[in-house]
Amino acid sequence: MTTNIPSNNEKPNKASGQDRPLNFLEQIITKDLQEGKHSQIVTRFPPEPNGYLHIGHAKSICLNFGLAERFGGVCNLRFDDTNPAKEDQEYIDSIIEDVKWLGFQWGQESNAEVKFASKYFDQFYEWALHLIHDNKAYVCHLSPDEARQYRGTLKEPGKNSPYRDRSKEENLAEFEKMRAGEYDEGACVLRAKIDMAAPNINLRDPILYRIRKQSHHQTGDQWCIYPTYDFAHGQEDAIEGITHSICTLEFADHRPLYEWFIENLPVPSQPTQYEFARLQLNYTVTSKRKLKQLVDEGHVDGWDDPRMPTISGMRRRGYTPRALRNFCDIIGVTKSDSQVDVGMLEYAVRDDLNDNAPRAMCVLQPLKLVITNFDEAGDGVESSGGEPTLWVTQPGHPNRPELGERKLPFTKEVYIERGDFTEDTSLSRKKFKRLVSGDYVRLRGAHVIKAERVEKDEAGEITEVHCTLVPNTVGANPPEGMKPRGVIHWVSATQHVNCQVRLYDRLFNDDAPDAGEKNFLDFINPDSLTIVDGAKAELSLRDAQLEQSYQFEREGYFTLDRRYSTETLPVFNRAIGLKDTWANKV
RNA sequence: UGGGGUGUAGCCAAGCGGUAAGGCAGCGGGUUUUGAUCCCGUCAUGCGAAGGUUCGAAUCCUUCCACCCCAGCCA
Repeated sequence: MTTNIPSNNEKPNKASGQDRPLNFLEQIITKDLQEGKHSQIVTRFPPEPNGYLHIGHAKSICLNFGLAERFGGVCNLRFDDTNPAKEDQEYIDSIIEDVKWLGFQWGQESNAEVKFASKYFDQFYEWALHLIHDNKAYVCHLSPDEARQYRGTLKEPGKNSPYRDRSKEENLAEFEKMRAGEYDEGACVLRAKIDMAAPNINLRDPILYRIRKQSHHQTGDQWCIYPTYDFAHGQEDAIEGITHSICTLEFADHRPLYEWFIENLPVPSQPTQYEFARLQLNYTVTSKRKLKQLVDEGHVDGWDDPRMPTISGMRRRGYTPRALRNFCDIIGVTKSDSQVDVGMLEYAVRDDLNDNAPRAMCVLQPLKLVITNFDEAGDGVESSGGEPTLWVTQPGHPNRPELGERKLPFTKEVYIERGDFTEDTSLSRKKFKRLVSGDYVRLRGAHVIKAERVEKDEAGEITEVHCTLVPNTVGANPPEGMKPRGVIHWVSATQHVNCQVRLYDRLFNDDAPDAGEKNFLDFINPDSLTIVDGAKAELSLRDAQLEQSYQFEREGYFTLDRRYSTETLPVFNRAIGLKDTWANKV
């Protein structure tokens, strides 16, 4: 009678990506493999540990790990931790957790270690010396302000730094002083000597090392100079034997620099950089700064608030790794800026949950229904527990018999959804397929019933609906003339689980909350969270497990909240409602 | 004429000189003890625009237009 299913009892991933056309990166890799450029591909997912991962990172993770999986290669998880000022161990832990949860494995073996850019700091330092020896790098004492002026503008060339032509010996000595901590932050930097007139600003003597007198989460106080992204990234890739270094579009301008280092340094391999368009979702904000603001200012409950587009938030909400991976697969990978409709994400979640979530019944807004002729319920009625109960059977899943069955206690008094009853007899059968005074409806899995009369309180609100059941209609159609309007869900008024239900809606009610001059906070949806107390769930939900989703029939997909659930009061988060085509027509 | 990138349906996205795949959304219908799922059908004489090459162009050439990214000692 339990509805729990083992985690390996899932329908196979629909969108495994095997029968769709190859994206441009897959085409490149296929060619590289065919031509023998590489015998095995190596990719990497290189987050900076300065925030929580979100849906956009999921796309990158699925891309990099997915490519390795598909082509029999390897993908590293590498922290690009070159800026101690912004990073923290907390983020490293959460990132590792998120990647694991998505179901990916880094490295060659199952126990492979996570990589860190900071592990290569000694090597980077050696390579910096190498460039100085080759007269391709120099220590520059221009202030940040002066450096900006020397750099020129987008349309005008820059001019050479006065420190550009120092001798090799002087540069070596100055760089040593930088490393030894003899200069303050900002006093000087090590720069590559490339071309101050280059139309690509990244080539105008870019900075290789800057001074940061901060202790680093991995290397402690070992260094006070840290390599920049540009000087570190390609070399990290080369050290790890990365074959295809995949990053987002805004780094395309850095590629010539990436290649310059690879060509001018004795690196152990020759990685190539490719760029793809980062994910943009409408009705969603994915800038780390803005997500942090939502958390810090208390607009949400934390990084894992179920309304957040963070991986941990979506996880808590009840989205599954399969849904996220399928989503990443169906949106594709290209170089064109695009804004994906969140509807696609919601589709991926529904699609997965429909296949895999066991069914259950839960009444959110209870209305008591008294079955006056319950004694005619049939032969199976038991009274062992003191109360006459008919145990009816329902499948765990309508299309997947292997998911077993549930037994539900059907009793004289049950709860139905307040919205599933009306006294308005003028509503046609087509317009209202629920319970109407004097008409018939089926209680899912149980009898067809007829609403006979209602009881109301002083305020005129309906407190009870009295009805009669049609005998012998469990698993059978009623006699002629008693055709039910529809099927509604119910829960025994005496044998159920009290719970709280949290309904979520989009966090923003504007499709581009942070576009242009807009302030995204102005578009926070005031109805993004609705807390429903006093919901009544079927008995089997007493055993609900974390990370297990259930379909509350006719309502949507729900999962236990890891934060607010207690021993006595489970809290269910609605991941997403059922598709409701009817709502569009009324 | 700074440099780089991108334009195929409401939203994604195939297409790689041979006559516009697929998915999401929508619309119409069928099945259904979930207004769900599932199934069937429908949805670009048109590929940012204009010229040109060709028997044939979304694909090649020319010009133009629009949008995105770059002037952190962030990544």
